[in-house]
This record gives sequence, C-alpha cells and structure tokens, in this order.
Amino acid sequence: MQHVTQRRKQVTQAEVARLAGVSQAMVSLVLNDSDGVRVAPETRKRVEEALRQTGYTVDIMGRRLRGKSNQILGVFTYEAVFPSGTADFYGPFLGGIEEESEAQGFDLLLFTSPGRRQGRRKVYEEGSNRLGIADGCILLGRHTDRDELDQLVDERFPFVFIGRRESSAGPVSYVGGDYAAATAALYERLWSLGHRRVALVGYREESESTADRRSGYLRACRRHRKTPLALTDDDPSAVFERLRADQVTAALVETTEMAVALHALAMSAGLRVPEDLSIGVLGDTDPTQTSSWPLRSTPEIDWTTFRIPRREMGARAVRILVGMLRGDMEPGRRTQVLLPCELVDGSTVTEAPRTPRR
Amino acid sequence: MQHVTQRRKQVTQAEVARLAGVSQAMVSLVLNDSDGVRVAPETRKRVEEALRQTGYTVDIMGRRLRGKSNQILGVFTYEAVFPSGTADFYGPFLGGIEEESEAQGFDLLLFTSPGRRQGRRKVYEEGSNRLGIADGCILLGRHTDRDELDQLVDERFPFVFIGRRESSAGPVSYVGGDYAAATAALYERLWSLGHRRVALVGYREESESTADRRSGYLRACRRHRKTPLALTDDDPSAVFERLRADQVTAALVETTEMAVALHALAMSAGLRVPEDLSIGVLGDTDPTQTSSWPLRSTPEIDWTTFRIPRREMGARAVRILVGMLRGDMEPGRRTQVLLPCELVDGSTVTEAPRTPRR
DNA sequence: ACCCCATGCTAATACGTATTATCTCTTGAC
DNA sequence: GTCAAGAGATAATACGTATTAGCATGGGGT
Repeated sequence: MQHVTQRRKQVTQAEVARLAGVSQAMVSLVLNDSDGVRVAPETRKRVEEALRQTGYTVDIMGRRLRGKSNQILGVFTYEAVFPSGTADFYGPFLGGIEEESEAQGFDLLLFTSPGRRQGRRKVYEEGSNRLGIADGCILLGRHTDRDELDQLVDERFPFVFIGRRESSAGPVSYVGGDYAAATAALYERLWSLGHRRVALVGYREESESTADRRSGYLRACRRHRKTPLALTDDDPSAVFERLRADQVTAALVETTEMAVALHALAMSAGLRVPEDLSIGVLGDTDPTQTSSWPLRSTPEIDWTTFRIPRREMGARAVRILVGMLRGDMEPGRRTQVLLPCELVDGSTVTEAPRTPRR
Repeated sequence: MQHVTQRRKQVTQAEVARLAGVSQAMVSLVLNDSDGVRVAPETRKRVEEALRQTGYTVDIMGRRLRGKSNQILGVFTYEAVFPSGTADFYGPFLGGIEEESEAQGFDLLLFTSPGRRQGRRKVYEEGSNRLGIADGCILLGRHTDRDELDQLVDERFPFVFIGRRESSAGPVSYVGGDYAAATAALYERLWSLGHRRVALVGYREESESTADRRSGYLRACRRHRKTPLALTDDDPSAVFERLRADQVTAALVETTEMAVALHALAMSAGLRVPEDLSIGVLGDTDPTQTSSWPLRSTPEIDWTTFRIPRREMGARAVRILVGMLRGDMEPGRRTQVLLPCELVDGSTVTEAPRTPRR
C-alpha cells in the first residue's frame, strides 16, 4: 500500500505538448481555435490525439487568471439554498437560473464555503473573495450586507441582484418584483369592494422590498385622498387592537406569518375573515424567513395575494448577466428590471361590511 | 461610449506594496504570517495600513494556481435539479450536500451546461470533460449511462455516486439506501400481519435500485419458503388481474405511481385498501420521475413505505469525497455505504383478510 | 579585524493558460 | 540566385500569489 495520494495527475497543456511533440502554445492554439493563426492539419491531428489520450481538461484557474471566461456563473445566497424544512424559498429562483444557464451554456457555481457570521453568509470572508472564480455572479437573499454590496459595486465585478437593491457606491443591476404596483393594485381591488379603511402592516426593518410595498400603498392612499395607516409594530396583538380601534375593514399584510397571526387573533376575537376583516398578503413571501411573529400550526389558508414571478426573475437575471459578460452593454450602464406580479384571488378578501364593526 | 469591456478593477498585492513602499513578497508575507520569516513590526504596520486603505482581497485563483485544489466539489445530475413542478426529488440530496460542503469549506459547481441528449445530460460532451474543473464530483440521477460510468472509473477521477452503482471498469464509491434490507423488513411486517401471498411489483428496466429491492424481496420469500411473485409488467390492469388471480393479499410496489394506479384499480374493482389489499411502497421514490403508469389526480394517500434518508446520503457522499481528496484512503480502495431506511407506518397496510378474496 | 549569524527585506520563480512577437522553413516570383 | 511572402511553429510574456534563494546590514563573539 503506497501511502502517496494517487493524486489525479492533473494533465497540463505542457504534458500534452510533450506527448504530441509540440510546444505548449500549440496545444493552446488547437484548443482555442484562434482565428488568424493557422495550424497544420497533421499537427492538429497529433495534438487532438494526445488530448484524447491524456484526457486533458482545462484548468479554470489558469485560464481565468489569464483573463478568459470559463463559462461559469456564480450564485451567491445569503442563506442556505436548500432548507431542511419543506418550505422552499430559493427553489423557484434557482429553477429559473438553472434553466436559463443551461440554455446559455453556463455552469453554476454555488458559493457555500465562505462561512457565515451569525448565520448569514458573507461574500468577503477574511479578506478573500471567491466570487472571481466565476465570470459573473447572481446574488440572492433577504439579508444583504450594505458594505459588501458597496464593495462589490466598487470592484466592478459583473453581478446581478435578484430583488431591487440600491447602493451608494453606484448603480446596481437587478431584477425585482414590482411590489409597489402590485400593492397598489391590491389596494384598488379592496377599494372597489367598498373598503375605505385599509391599513398596511409591514416589517419594521427597512429594506428595499418593504419600502416598495409601502410606497405602493402610500400612492394608492394619496390617489383616494385617504390618510394612510402604516403599522410596523412587532407585537401582533397591539397591531390588531390598533386595527380595531381605527375601524379598519381590510389589512394589507407584508408576510404570511403576520397574516396568519392576524387571522388567528381575529378569529379568537369573534371576527370572521373575510366577512368582518379582509386580509391581503403582499406577495407569497418566504415561508422560511425568521419572523418575530408567532407562527402557529397553520391551517391551509387560501390567501388573497399576488404572485412573485420567482422563476422568471431567476431566468431574467441570468440573461442580463450573460448580456453584461458579452459586453452588450456600455460598461457604466446597469439594467434594472421590475417584473409585474400577478394578483391571486383567494378567500381572504371580500366586500366591505355594511356596518362598520363596533 | 467605450466599447471595451471595462476590466475589473482588482486590487493586487503589487498595488498594496507600491502604496506601502515595499515589495509584493512582503505583502504576501504579512498576509500569510509565514512562520520562520520575520517582519519588522514597523513594516507590518505600514503594510496593514495599506491593506486597509485599498480594501485588498485575496484573489483565490492566483493562490490556488500555486497549491492546486480549488476547493470546489462538482455536482452532476442527469436531470434538471430544480423542477418546475412542486415535486422535488433532488432537494433533500442537495440540502445534505450543501450543508456538508459548507462545513468542509467547499463550493459547489452545478454542471448544467454539457447539453443533453434526449433530455438526459451527458458528462462527456465533445470529448471534453468539464468535470475536471472541480476537485472531485458527486453524481446523482436515475438515468445513468453505463459507458460514461466506465469511462469515469477509468479516468480515476475522484467521484462518489449517490445510489448504488456497479461498473465493469472497477469499484465505484457510492452512498445508497439499503433497499434490500428495507424491502425485506417491509415483507416481514406484512408476514407478521398474516399475509401469506405477497407480490412484488417493480420496474421492468433493470437498475441497481430495482435489483436491490428484488433481492430483498426474494431473500424474505426464501426465508419463509414462499414462492416469489415478482411482476414487472408495464400494464397496470394486467398486473392487477394477476394479483387477483393469485389471491395476493399484499403488494410491495416500487414506485408511488404504480401504487396509485393499483390503488385506483382496486377501488374501482370494489376492493378496499388496506382491508382487502395491503399496499407497501418501496421507498418514497421520485415523484417527478417519468413513468408509463398513468398518474391520475392523486388524493393524498398516507402510504406505508420506508423513508430514504436523502439528506444524510448527500452529506455522507460529501464526507467520503472530501476524504478521498484529502488522501485519507488508500488509492485503490473505494467506499461503499448503504444507509438504513426507516419504516414508515401509513394507512395502506393492515392485517390480512380472514377469508381470501374470491 | 574577522567571521558568523540573525534580521529584514527583495528578487526570482513556479503555477497553467492565452496571446503576441519572433523565428524557421518552404515556395514562388523575379 | 535573391528576395518576399507566408505558413507553421516556438519563445516569451502576463496574469496574482506563495515561497525560496539571496542580498544587505549590523551586532556580537573570537
């Protein structure tokens, strides 16, 4: 038993060249089929034969170091991609990404190694940036690190975010859902059903998506000359009390968790949903996301909400990124896309009650 | 508008060195804290200051170019990883793979580009093997290509299969589920419930997993001195008729699809499941797999089956692969693991009927 | 005064690849 | 016979990093 690791002899171009009796450069030329440089058919034959014999595979590091692309798109997620639970947030995104990558002829590099800080991943860990292995990168995840984003923009590394992101360091390419428009549309739906007191219940934490939802809500309020009631309190029962006090007949709720909690509170207070209180969920949001709202055993509720086109977003992001890599765009420009979200009619919204609740 | 792609601005050690007034080597020394080489505290200070100012990050490629091993594990799947449907076959496997990779400090490279032939992916495309990009590779998928597998073994590329595989070219490392034992256990369960005519309904196509299930079934039959009845016909109603003709009281069925079809046929023939016919499913198999059996709108049935430890299999495969890469094993040896599958008691198995069905 | 050695740094090199400049033939035209 | 052209190959180089060999300096021991 030889204790030496039978290291897979990484075949280099130099070895292939030796076997074929040519120079390393010749091998590279044959491999890359460079225009303008002619290779004798006989030599090409010999080199190709040697390539087959040795089972040569290109070393991406060497290649990339030289500044060539290696047909790899990085995918960086701020949380684990495959959760242990059944709920699956990233799945549809990745589905779209995978599908489109395959169509475009790129492999996907999932960055998992950089380690985490407090459960969240970091792009830059101990000053090492692994992103560079890929030609470009797609970033996903709710918990974005501002400084990291800035640094990324600064480095001019080609990347596309899924979900709208802003950076003080410059414009960011992204593909997001048009939450503002969808929220406004949901408001309009409620309005047409007779609701005149519509509240917004959102995250306290400020992120782009939360801001978008609120801006859509505020826009709709302004349009109908109604005073907005935007609640962000983390305490469900306090929120619920506030809704009752203000005689709210419909609530636009940012996450399913919050909606579930409100639903439960309403039930136990003797209110029926939707007859007494209509509830609209602002997007089929991440079911796995941590929330301070207590999530009880959920009966399957057929929420009225809007569908976030996750799969399309993933695919679109890939197309944009590949476009950037091809140099289709002027360097400075960035592509920013908001895809429409389709309204989903569920059973948690109906006409406003005739007599306001006491 | 400059049409040249703006080259990525990467801070290099050389630039840091220039700023600090030292050599590139000095920067590297400071960064790596090499033992034996001493750096003057004052110089170290200056370099560290320059590092902070520039926001330097290590270029992983330059580094790995020296050491080889790029801390990347390849994942090759013979079908798309993220299906568009809700059913998710690969999810749990990948979950385990991801988790363990992260723990081991490896990134994952999903191979999607090699193109497909008739919907199935191919490892070797145009003779070039992209797998070599990774340090080692994990292979998954029902539709394995014999020749490809042989070639892989031949190349001595480090890889681990998920699911038992055999190759004529040599031993293969794998992590599988112990279908034989689990099938035998399910048989024993049925036996203890009084069933004396237990049939096997499996794939016609011969694969390792199918073979394992059958071998477990045959072993159990031998133990109880019963003549096996192993059906592989693709026509559900023919199979069902055969079961009736042979007065079978319990069927071990390889896939959920087949089970669903049998269930439906039994119902429409006036038989109750499980009172008249017990059905055990041999593993919670891939719900997305194509089957010739017609899959009707399925009521959610609480099958009696065994749980395939997918997540554990993924994680284990990674550990084995990383071990191979580290050289823990003697080169020639291969690791072959079968993980136990836990029995799941559902509502499709009960005591054998007193009077055999007519 | 001389040598030795430790200290603190730099120059040089290797890693694998792609590309450019350069070199060597062969051949055809004059 | 000479020259130009051009085909066909090679040498050289750059990419960013880690490491080793080596260079300068100075202090202490003999």
